Amino acid sequence: MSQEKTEQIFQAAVEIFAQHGFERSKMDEIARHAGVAKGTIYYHFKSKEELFVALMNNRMEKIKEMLNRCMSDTDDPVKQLRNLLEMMVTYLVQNGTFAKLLISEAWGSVERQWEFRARIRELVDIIERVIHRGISQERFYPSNESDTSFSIFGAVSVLVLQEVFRDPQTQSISEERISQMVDSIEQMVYQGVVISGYQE
Amino acid sequence: MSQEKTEQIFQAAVEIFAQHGFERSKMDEIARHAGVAKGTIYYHFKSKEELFVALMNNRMEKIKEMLNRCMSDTDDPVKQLRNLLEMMVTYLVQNGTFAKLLISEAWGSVERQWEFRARIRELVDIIERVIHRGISQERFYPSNESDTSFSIFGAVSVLVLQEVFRDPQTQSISEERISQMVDSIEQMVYQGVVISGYQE
Amino acid sequence: MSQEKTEQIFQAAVEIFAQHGFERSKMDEIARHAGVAKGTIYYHFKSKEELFVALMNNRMEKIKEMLNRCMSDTDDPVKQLRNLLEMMVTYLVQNGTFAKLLISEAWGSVERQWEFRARIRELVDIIERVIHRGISQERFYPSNESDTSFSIFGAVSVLVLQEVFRDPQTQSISEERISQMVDSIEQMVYQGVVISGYQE
Amino acid sequence: MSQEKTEQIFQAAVEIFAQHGFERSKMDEIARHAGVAKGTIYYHFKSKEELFVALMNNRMEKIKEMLNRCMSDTDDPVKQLRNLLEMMVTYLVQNGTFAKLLISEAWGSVERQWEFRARIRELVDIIERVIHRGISQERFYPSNESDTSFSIFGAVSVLVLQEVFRDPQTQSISEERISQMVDSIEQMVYQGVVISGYQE
DNA sequence: GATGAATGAGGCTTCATTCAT
DNA sequence: AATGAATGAAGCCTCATTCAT
Repeated sequence: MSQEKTEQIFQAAVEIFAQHGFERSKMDEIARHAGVAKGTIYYHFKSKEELFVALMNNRMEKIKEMLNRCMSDTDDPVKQLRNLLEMMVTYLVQNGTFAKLLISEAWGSVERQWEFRARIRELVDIIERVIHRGISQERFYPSNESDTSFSIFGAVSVLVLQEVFRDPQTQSISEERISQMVDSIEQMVYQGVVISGYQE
Repeated sequence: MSQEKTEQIFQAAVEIFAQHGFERSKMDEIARHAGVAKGTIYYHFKSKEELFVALMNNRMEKIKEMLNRCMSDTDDPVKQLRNLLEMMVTYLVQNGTFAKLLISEAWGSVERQWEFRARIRELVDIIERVIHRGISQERFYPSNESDTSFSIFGAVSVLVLQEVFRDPQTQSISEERISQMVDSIEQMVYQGVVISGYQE
Repeated sequence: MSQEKTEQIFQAAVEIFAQHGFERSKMDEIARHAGVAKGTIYYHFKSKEELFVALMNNRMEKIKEMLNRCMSDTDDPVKQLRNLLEMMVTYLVQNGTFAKLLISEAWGSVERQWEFRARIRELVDIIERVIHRGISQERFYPSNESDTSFSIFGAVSVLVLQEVFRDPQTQSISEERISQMVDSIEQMVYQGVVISGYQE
Repeated sequence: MSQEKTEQIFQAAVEIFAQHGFERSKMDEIARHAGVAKGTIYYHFKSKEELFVALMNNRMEKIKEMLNRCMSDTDDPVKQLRNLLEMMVTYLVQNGTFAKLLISEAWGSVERQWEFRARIRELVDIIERVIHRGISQERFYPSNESDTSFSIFGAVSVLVLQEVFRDPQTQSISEERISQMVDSIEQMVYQGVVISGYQE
């Protein structure tokens, strides 16, 4: 059935694309990895570019659903932000290969970066909505909501990627380490680093 | 004189590499941009790869010097961190082209990523040293120093890159906008986003 | 079918390589000569070098078979040597293009010469075995078998190549001329040039 | 003085050319080997081609003189042939690098081969003249003089080259081994390999 | 006379894409 | 639906040659 082959190809593609980046990834290698003939990829996707875009669309839906779902438990922005941070870290760790792809191509060649920045913007928007409500409800300090959201996104993604790709072999990051990273981020995002009394 | 040509080539190279990424950048275009013949590049650098590496080495020295210098004014970690944040934002804005290159290749193809992650680590180390002293002097909350440093680096770099490449034409970001970004970051890093009383 | 294209390419390759030598032969020209696209060669052979090596292997088998076969008629070393000389001259004349390639590259650039010398050694070995048996059976004068074999090989190959490439157009050497060359070689190899009585 | 530089360049050139063949030899390497700047070669020779031709002319004179000189001792063709064989083997061993160049280029690319074959022809002519007089004086068996001369030349050159380049390091071939090779060749050329009584 | 930085035409190789089966 | 042999445009790199000093 067609659906199967397509998913086979997607799975091979994320790995290869994430490993080498778009340009260095070869259709030959993706085909071999997927266990199909090169022609088969072209039967399902018009071009390398289109395969890539379809792949991103497919994977993006999942992460957005997941992030939105994790906020439905509660209406408290503080808790929602905490959930969000936890979920992002967890997702990025578990799908490091896709995460890396997302980030690297976003700052990659000008030809594809708009598409990716738009996608990243979608994720940041989810954060921003929480921040916005937090400020409205006077639970968060007033601030430039957009800047803050990007900063949080940056902090999370760079920290996690750094960890995920610290060692090429180690794909396994312990639950414990994940908690630790969430804590580090939370501490900074929630209370900052500077001990208040001393400020100024 | 040789030094001149080399710098000409470097300047052309940062732009082209940052615009298209390593793979899509063509030696032809770099040569044209630099106003030299293609062979001239190969007279000075053994390969595209080597040009790239030499370029990164050359540009990294400058930013490291700059960051180290901006901390020599004072011994107060709080002030040093502030200086660092200001300087990083300013530098990244002014050299967005190099900054983007650094970030994008760090998460790019495995072939070059180790080199780049090592370089990013050097920058993060500068932050980490300040954090470390801040904690030792009980000016900063105790925390995982390394994680915090990476988070700060991530927050700054993603925020700035997002701004710099928001619009391909606009290379000019106002002084005012820079201050605003520094403030956003500082606010988050110094006091966090959550109003303390409400926490938990 | 794949076998066909490969043989097409081989045939074009012997000619072009023999005409210009390895270095001056252009893949473009080989492709054009073979009536295939340049990429097709690279689909079947990893590189120019590999095409060359594969070609030599392919052609060497044929000549070795032929030489071995021509000795199976008889056990008389004198007759075997005569057959060998005849066959070598005939083969070299008919496949002058390959013969030339073999000889020229054997003394060509160090990079490939070992491979070729090893191949020539295989041919010389066939001669040497006959010489050896001839001496054992007291039909040939005792001598340094290896030296003698190389000398015979040198005499045959240089004489024939000289004839084949005397005139670039004339690819046709008459049966008669072939006999004559075989006779010249045989006379020298069998009885020497000096009239015995006069010797010293 | 100009003469010095020219000879320096010649010496570097024979080595490099003999090692890699004409095509793979780089002017850069010749210059470095000669201890002069690349431009200097072009000051003395119009092109790589011209350097090559000049080099061959220069070295050919020496060998022809030598061969002609070694026959002036005696009028006996048998002795002259013996001298010739000895001298050729000795020369080829001592100037293996030039010898190899001569042979390899003679069967090399069609572009230069005519020039080289003409040169080889000059050497063979020296042999042929001896053969001719030997036959006239009824000291040698009547035969195709030209074929016999080429065969002798082929036997000598292939045997010696094989020996010289048997091992890349060993440039030193003992006096003894030289005598042995001369003997092997002489035996074959003078009396042949087949014991007369048995012939047919 | 001598130098070596600069040049650019030319060659090898890669790889996305096509298409006949 | 699937295949994989064939294609050729495009890019990296080499290296003989030039020329200003």
